[in-house]
Amino acid sequence: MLPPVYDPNAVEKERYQFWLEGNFFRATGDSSQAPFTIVIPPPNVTGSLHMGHALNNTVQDVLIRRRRMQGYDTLWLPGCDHAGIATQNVVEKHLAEEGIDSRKLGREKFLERVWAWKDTYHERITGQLHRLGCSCDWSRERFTMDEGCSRAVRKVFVDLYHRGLVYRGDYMINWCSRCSTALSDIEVEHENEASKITHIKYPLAEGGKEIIVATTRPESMLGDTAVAVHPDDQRYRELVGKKVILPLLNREIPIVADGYVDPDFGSGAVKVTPGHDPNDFAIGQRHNLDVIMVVGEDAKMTSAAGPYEGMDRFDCRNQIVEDLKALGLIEKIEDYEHSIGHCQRCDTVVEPLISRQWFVKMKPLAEPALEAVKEQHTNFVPPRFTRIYNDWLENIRDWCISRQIWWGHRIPAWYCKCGELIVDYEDPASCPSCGSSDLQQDPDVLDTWFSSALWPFSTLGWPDKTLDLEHFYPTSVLVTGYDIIFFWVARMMFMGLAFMKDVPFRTVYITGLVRDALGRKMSKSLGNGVDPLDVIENYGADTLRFTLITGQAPGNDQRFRQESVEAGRNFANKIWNASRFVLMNLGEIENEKDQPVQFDPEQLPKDLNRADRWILHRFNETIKRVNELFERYELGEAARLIYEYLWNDFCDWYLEISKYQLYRQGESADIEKDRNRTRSILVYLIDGVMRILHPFMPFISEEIWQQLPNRKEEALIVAVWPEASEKIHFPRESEEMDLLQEVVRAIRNLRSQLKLAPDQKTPVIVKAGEQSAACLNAESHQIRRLAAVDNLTIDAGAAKPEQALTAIITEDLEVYLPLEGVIDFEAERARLQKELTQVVAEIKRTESKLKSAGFLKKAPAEVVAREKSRRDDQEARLQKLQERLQELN
RNA sequence: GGGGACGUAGCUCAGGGGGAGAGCGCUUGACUCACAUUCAAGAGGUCGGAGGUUCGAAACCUCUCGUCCCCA
Repeated sequence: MLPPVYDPNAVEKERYQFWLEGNFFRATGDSSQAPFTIVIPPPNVTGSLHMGHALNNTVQDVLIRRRRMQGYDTLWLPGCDHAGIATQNVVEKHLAEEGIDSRKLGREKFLERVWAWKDTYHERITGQLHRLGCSCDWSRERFTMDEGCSRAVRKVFVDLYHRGLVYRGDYMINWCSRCSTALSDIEVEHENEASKITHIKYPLAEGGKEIIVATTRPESMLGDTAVAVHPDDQRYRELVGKKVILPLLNREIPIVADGYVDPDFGSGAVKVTPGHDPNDFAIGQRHNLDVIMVVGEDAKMTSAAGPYEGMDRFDCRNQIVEDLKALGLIEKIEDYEHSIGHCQRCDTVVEPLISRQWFVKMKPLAEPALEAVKEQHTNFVPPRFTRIYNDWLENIRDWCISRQIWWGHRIPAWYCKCGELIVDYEDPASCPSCGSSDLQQDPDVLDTWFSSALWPFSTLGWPDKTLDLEHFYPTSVLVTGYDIIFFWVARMMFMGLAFMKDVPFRTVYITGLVRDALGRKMSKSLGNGVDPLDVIENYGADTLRFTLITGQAPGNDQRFRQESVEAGRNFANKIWNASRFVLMNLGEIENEKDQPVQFDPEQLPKDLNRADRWILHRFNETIKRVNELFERYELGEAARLIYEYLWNDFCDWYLEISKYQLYRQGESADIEKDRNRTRSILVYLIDGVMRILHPFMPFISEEIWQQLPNRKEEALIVAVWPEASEKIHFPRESEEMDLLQEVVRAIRNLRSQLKLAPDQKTPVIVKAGEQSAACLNAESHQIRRLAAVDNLTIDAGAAKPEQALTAIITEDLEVYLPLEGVIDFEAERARLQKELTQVVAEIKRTESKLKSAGFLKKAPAEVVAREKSRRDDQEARLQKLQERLQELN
């Protein structure tokens, strides 16, 4: 027998093992079966999974598990990302703690350490995905730096090079001096910071006047090669073409006119530092200005900085201001807030500088990617993210892909002393130009995202023409956060289109961030992160999954709160106990023939009672809605719906109702038949709800399902997914049950007014119209049970007793609870008075609608009819309420 | 500067042109033979503000205020 409290720890690990051993996660690759594919957003091997991963992977597993049950050949392809800079950084830090300097260790030895790190964390991540219940096809697991992915990277790089879309050159890039590598534009995070803006006087070479320029980076003046003004600016018109003397270095630099300058900002003149500012670089190119680098890759001033050589860039800034002050060349210094770029991985202030790097030419690649989304070959859920994607691709700049680190895919380019550059699919033995075998491979590696961009096809075997690639590409859905639409989604799109001639996925499902209870981002520095594994240990993976899914609406952030987890835990326990009840009431099952008769909607038993039909109808409606919600990716709504059905309909009503049939004493054939039918239906309903619950809470559902009788399938994970059926569509019984529920609630309400204990049964008189009375009489045994009534009279002509509490449900439905001498008249009056106020408000609302000619004319007939009947009902109630109040006075 | 999201019950959030919803919290009662991780009953909201569209707006549009995010 099942224990009364669900213990996930006793279930989950074994169940996962059961699925693994059953090979249920493996895609067949059978081309006759419709495929459903998801490639995992590969977690970084930097560390362990956080709550965002838990959400992301739960969503994927929910989608995958449903499709698997629907009979698709489902492939959820798992794997990890080598995460170049991030991993290199953590390993370096880790080594530093051991007192080891990575640079001194040397490339080969260092990489050995990183691989060891990778193995450790890869294993940890895999273990976490197991704990979460992810049904990934582990036989197809990949890593961005495995042999196949590396081959794909190389092929793409070389192909793009031959197509002229990969090139090498000296351009302005973002440099992180801490990581000592170039970064792409999106690896720079801009933050607004309080700073100073310094207004400096640049004297004219011809003497006399001076031009004021403003800067937030005074040290950069050492690299100035011009002052720019707007061509239409009257103030400076005559100065254009003249020269100023750059203070401190006393270099003559020209005044140029350029449309980029905003004449309304500051003095209308700007200093131009082509070596350290992208906009200035552009101005420099237009005017053929010299480029002088004054800040080096080590963030120290270069020899071009003259006397300041060797100083740290920020120290130099202060020194320059001091020196200019001494010369009387500071006009003023003001407080100023502006955006400063930081390295995404280490938060160091990024230095824009000119450097020789590898780039991907973006425009020809971006255009098909834009087109594909425009043509809806790929759709975003929710659609608003389409615009974010479009905006980025429309304004895209070339992608700097070389990184000056060791951990990653080495750039397949070799340099010969003769000047030859060799880019090839195979490592060259000698120079094709001069024959020398003294070739140096480019020491740099590729941006991590270069390999991630190939993930949807490199993992399926590309560049080989594999069956998997044929069968599973394009993938069905990509599930990812909005924070990596640029980094990843867009790049997979253009790479997929460039190399597979088709989009990498049909749908992009965007999840929001999981924040802490206060709405803050979870972060290591704040220490406010919640470890998913802790939650799993304490509450179980099903509860974590349910909490994350129900807290979630596509694209929206959610807060992770303890209370929500407890609600999920309680739900799991409810599921457990509902099932426990059913299993406990099946009687002794010693062999097959003791099992309840299999309930089959296609062959309905003739003796289904009202409650049976009602719950089957409710179940059917739930299936229908859940399926609709799945199609719209409204997973949170779908999960909530199942919760409501199971708790409110099944447990609170049907299960209570079923006790009558199950526990009724007697040996008659009818009683026995009734009991058996109820058992069949209970089993059918538990079986069905476990099916629709399974994607969300796979462990508990499988565990319970395995204990059910009448199982046809091998395991719930591969059992057939339910579809709504016309055969169990019973709207009439559904309405009749509403009536019963209203009566029961009304009686309970009256009872609670008297604070009666459940075992204190009371007599009740129900006055009902003919039809309602017939229905209620047929269910009087249930009403008595559910509302603790001992003497129930239901009659169209029933008279209200002298002293009784009254509930008025509709015109022809009233409930009396007769109790001589115990009525608290004051309380009863207050209750009725309150009800009366509500009724009056409702009448007023409907009345005002029904008085409007426009409403009567233009509103749909059924809406008008509904309002009318409401008004009539409420007016009848009003009258009754007034009568009751009259009696009390 | 451009774009976007959010603002609904004390809290956290769903919902969405035609009678305001859930969970938690709160009040009252109950250890009732599945479950006290429970059951029953109840209190609580002019759906941020102002205009507009409509017969009808909490929902759609515009503006506005507040919070947050992305991009430059």
